[in-house]
Amino acid sequence: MHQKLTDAARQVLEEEFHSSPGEISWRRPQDPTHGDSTTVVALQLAKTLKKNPLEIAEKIAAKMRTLSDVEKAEVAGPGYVNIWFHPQVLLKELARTRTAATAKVSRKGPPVIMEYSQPNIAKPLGIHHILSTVVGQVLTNMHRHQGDNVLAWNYLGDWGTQFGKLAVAYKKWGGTKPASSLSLDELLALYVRFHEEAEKNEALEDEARATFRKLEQGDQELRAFWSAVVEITKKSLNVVYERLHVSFDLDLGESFYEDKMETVLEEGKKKGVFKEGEKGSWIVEFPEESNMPPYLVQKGDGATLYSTRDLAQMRYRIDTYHPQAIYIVTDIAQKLHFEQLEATCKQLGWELPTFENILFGRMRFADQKMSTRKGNILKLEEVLDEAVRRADKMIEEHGDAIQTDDRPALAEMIGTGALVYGIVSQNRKMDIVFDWDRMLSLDGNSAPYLQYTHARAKSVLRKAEFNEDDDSETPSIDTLTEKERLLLNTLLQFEGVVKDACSEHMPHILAQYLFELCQCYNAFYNSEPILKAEGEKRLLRLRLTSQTASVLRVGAELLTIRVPDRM
RNA sequence: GCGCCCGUAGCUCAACUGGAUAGAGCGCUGCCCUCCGAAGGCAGAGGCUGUGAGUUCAAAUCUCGCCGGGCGCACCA
Repeated sequence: MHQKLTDAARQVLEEEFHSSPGEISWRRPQDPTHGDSTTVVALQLAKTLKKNPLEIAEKIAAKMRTLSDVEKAEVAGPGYVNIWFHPQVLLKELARTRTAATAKVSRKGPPVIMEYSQPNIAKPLGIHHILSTVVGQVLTNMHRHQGDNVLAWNYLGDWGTQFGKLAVAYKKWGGTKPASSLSLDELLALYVRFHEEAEKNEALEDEARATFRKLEQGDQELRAFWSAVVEITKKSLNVVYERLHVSFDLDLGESFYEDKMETVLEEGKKKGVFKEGEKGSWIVEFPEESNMPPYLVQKGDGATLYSTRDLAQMRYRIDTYHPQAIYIVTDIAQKLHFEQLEATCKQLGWELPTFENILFGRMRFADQKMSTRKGNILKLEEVLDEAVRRADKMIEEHGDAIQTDDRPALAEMIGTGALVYGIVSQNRKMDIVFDWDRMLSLDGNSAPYLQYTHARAKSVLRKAEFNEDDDSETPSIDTLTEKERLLLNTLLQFEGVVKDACSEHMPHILAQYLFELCQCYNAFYNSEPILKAEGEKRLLRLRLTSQTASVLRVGAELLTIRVPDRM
């Protein structure tokens, strides 16, 4: 649609001004009365051409008026060129949105590895895990929607001294219950008790370290305990993941790299990239101008640490999957670590695929920080339950107006949706202070608004007995009302919005868009009769309604949110 | 001390990457269901975009300096 405009504009600029600009970009004006599309190219070129921007703009606009697609072209303000398309052109373009919202793309090419969630074994998911988990899943969904072959990877924290602590606590205070029958809550209680006791008895820490060493050396009894705990945790994690519509292709955790670190350490030392630091440790140093402190890759006692594992993991991922990209979704506190990791890989001479640490802000409570060790963890599952409770209460308040025949399912959909929407609708880099009412908002710019609008559109379509799969005939319309035009233009943006949200790894771009779409639709709905319209007008309005519904459904699903047909 | 992120309406957040009068939601005021779902819509009040300079035809956006908040800076991950 815009290619013709660009070509024509380019032609004018060459003929009249002997100029060939690199790129001519069209954008949607924020004020709908400024047309369907606008460009600032005249303003940008005015200086180099030493011409009045209005003169350039007028020449371009004059050319635009000669194009058959263009209904109207105006020059406005200091030199904007505003374009109105013929309704038929806009309507034909709607096919693209339809494709973007319905097409099943085939996924091919080297994989994109998306690492997210990263829970610790033996601990329930806390509310703070929702950030990495949901953002990662949304990015996975969006990349898949764009045709990428994504490998969704849950990197489990399933190894380390913390495990020795748990084993010690189980032995001392675990009672007679077999490990495999313990609940996650019981495991957490043991972990918390360990830290309480350790404050009085420092020897416990040593015992924990020694116990972990025994596990590493292959102690059978400990190994069995470890396996049992891993299983308990995974089972319990999956319950929450399912509620969030989150799933992974792989969950290879830290333990998986135990036997893969030695070769990396050897390589680094041999290449002189790893240098001896204090107390027999091994470090990587970076050039002064990089402003990065040294990176510890092996402890003084010879033990490895997370940096060692991440190096081994990088090597493994590259060798095994030959990915085109590796994305790791973590909170901002880990930024330096991943910068050092990347720089170290480069020093080692490794060829890296596209690598990005996708950062999000920190979540905290108004009064205190979250600490699993002290047990003051707010479990994600508890928050989900509370969200569902609130949703159910709201359903209750609507009384007879409720149309669903499965109230618990609806409450689940609305409650989880509300929590998730709160996360994905804001810029991921922002810190979040946890607040029940804010996190679980059910009114205004929130999940139920999307869900309601979808249900409302579906209701209209049902009453019209409209066949949504039939798009054979384009309504022959030559005028659009203001509301129709605005809704149509908004629908046309879907494809580009998903692309932007995906390439910038910003879910809130999509969430914001869906919210705006709902506003447009509801405004349209309130001022234009649909079922009572006649002939081509009715077809047009039903088509717009149908497209709105499918964009909302697909868009919400990309955000891991489900929308009902009735509510 | 050094480095990174953030600062926009009373509150929570947007602003298409430098473009037109900075927009939404919540809260506040007032309207709209004998028309398709009022979980909705319409209208109103509310801003020196933390602050001072600079670059530009054009700055919330880019540069530099301050102020406030968060985070990181070798044996946790």
